[in-house]
Amino acid sequence: MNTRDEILRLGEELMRMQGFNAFSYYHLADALKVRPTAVHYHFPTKDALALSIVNHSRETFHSFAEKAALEPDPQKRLLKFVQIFSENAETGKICLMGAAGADFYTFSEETRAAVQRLVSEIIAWLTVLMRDGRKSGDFTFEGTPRTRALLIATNMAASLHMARILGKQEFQRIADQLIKDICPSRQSTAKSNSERKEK
Amino acid sequence: MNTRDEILRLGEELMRMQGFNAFSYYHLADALKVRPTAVHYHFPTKDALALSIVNHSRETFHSFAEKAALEPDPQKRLLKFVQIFSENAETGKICLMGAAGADFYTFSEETRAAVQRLVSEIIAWLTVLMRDGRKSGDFTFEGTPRTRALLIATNMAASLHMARILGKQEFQRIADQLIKDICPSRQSTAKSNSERKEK
DNA sequence: CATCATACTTACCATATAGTAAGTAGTCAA
DNA sequence: TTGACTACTTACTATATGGTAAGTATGATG
Repeated sequence: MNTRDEILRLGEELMRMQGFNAFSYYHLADALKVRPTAVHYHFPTKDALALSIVNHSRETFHSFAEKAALEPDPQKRLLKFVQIFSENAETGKICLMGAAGADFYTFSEETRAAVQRLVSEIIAWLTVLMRDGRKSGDFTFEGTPRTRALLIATNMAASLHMARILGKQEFQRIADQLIKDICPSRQSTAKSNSERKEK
Repeated sequence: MNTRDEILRLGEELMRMQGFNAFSYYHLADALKVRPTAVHYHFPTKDALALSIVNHSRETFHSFAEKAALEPDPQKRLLKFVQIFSENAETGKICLMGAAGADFYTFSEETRAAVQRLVSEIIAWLTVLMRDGRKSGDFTFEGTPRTRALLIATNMAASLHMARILGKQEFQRIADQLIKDICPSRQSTAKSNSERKEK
């Protein structure tokens, strides 16, 4: 892996672990055993780095969407989406929506626009999933597919904050109930039985 | 208002607008027309300031809970809770759960514990509301009251990110549908008719 | 072999930042 | 009126930070 890719990878990790304004060029350089100016060579300004991180995240999501499109079952497609967040809950990372949303007003207009594009793409993908799932009878919900997509996205994004603050187990509680709410056939998911411990 | 209170007020605002690591003692001091050391006088370290901001937020929530307890109608109590977030969506502020959740790993153990207490208190309050509302027949939902509380809290927290990124109107969409989902009697809320514009 | 681009490096800089030490003006109580 | 306390101030420091300018090693290309 080349330095540029490593900077992007570590930059995204730090952004989602500590926040974009909590790390510096020195932190990146030190961890990657290069001089801070090597980071400037690839990303002249810090905002240019933010923009690249966001756009890299968009590409990652596009790859996910492409792979997920091979899965015809809407319920399984939703589970794949939830699985991404589940992995982040384990590591303590929040998603880029949550991280970039918090740092939003410290970004340039260009970077904000990229964040907007990323989130729009995620909501659009979920909206199609909700529409498909309702049509096929896999999902049952009130309101428009897009509104349901917004509800699921907000549940997922903030559940990572909850996992950090209250403990990892809270993620599965949220994810399980969210899936049950829109999947009438499911009384429980394979992954978890945490709700049986609840009163 | 004295300097200490002003620092707390502005500190919380900056924390929720830009993130805790995006402002400095100088920023606070400059805005309040004092020297940065005056801020150090009241809050020796930046983490001490973070701790005070979080605990001040807890007190604010306790005041809200006290006032809300006078309202016997669970639906109206929920609307009062949602109203707090609605006001923040207007100004572009995110809630302290969202802000402190993003900056969580840059805080001391003591400050993290305070954040945990704040979020626990909010979830506990919502849990009681869900339990009461279900008992009285005002709310209908699947799963435990606490899990439903987590779902509502995550919807509200991240809807403020969505309001920033995609536009203020997204908040009302989320809030309206969330209320409809658990209030079987309501087909629409008094405050909004945004869903009529949806397809 | 020359030369050109890539991916760095050293050297440097202005400013920002968190934090400390010591001094001072005003209030208040014995 | 003296002394203590509060709420600041000035003066200062070490380090961090984002960013620039100029030089260099390496490898590919004509």
